[in-house]
Amino acid sequence: MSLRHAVLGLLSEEPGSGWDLMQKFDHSLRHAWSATQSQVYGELGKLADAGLITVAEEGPRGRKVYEITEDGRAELRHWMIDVAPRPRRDDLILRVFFLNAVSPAEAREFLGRVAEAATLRHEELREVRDRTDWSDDALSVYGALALEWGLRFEAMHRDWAEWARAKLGEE
Amino acid sequence: MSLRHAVLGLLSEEPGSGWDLMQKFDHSLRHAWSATQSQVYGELGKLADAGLITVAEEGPRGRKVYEITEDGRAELRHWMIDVAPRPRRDDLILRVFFLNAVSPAEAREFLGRVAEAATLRHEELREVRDRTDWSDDALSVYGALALEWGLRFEAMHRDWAEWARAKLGEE
DNA sequence: CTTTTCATGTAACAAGTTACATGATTTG
DNA sequence: CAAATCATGTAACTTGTTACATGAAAAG
Repeated sequence: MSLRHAVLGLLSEEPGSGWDLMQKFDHSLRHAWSATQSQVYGELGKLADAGLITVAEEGPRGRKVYEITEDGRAELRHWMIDVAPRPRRDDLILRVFFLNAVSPAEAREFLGRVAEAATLRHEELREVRDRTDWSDDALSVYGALALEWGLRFEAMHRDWAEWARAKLGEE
Repeated sequence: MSLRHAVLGLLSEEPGSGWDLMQKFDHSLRHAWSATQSQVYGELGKLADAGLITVAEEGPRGRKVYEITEDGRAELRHWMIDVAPRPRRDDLILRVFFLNAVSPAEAREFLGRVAEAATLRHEELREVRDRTDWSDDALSVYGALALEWGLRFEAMHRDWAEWARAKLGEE
């Protein structure tokens, strides 16, 4: 149940509306967790029913600003510390396993596209890093750790794909 | 719809029963895609209805050995080449984003456990590599690429977690 | 006054999890 | 003959996706 905790996590940093949260899912959280609008609004309703968040303020256009409660913070902490991470799923690496289903030339092309995509995402993240004001509040400290993870991940991805393509080329 | 393609991919290598596939999901495919028993049997039924696989042989205990059809191979190829990979979800990196929800000491402990887990998985994969007969059939070639990806991923993960813990320690 | 942005919600469906239920065959 | 392994399936539930539906407020 990670969507629930992603929402709690975002609201633990600052209160916000469903729309505000969607911006964050589409931007800062994009590489870690995706969510659809209908999922977010649905979860906000359930979270409010469960008392983990409350409506702190109502604004124009029916805007409802949600705020995390003490119970919500407790639940977030519990998830952070006690809950085992779920098994990762990666359909890209699944495709690599089954690369013998396509021709060697197509396999090399596939790996080329993987390398390209990783390079692109890497540059994207580097730009984010360069554009961001890394003052030393808590959010920036941990945000920087997450960003660095992304940078290393994409670099590793790119290097692996290039290595793999070269390896296939040898034969 | 990646489970469907994971099943097709496995059957493209060799025919097998639901039970055989479950072994593969639990062992060789474990780091790329997980599936439950009920999901696999359900998908086998749907795939057979759609004509992408057929029952090639029935054995003892109601065992049904499925085989991929030409339509199935076409569908697998299509997915390999034309379908965009889905956005990755990683609840571990999600936790990193929200690390300010726990104390600095707990955050360091969390990163320590991440490093430990990555080290363990890395050793596990190294053992797999050392135990395996890497003769040069297609399966081994691509299996080796996937394994190398896992090795690099876990190493990166471990190094990042150690770096991050050290970084927090400074302050 | 028109377009863009902000803002929420529902319905129908597909994918994934957990728990239950059953039983044949092989191995020790 | 008891235990482990092989083997399939269903039911209830949760999570995630896609598409639709609506409209207020701000910006140009």
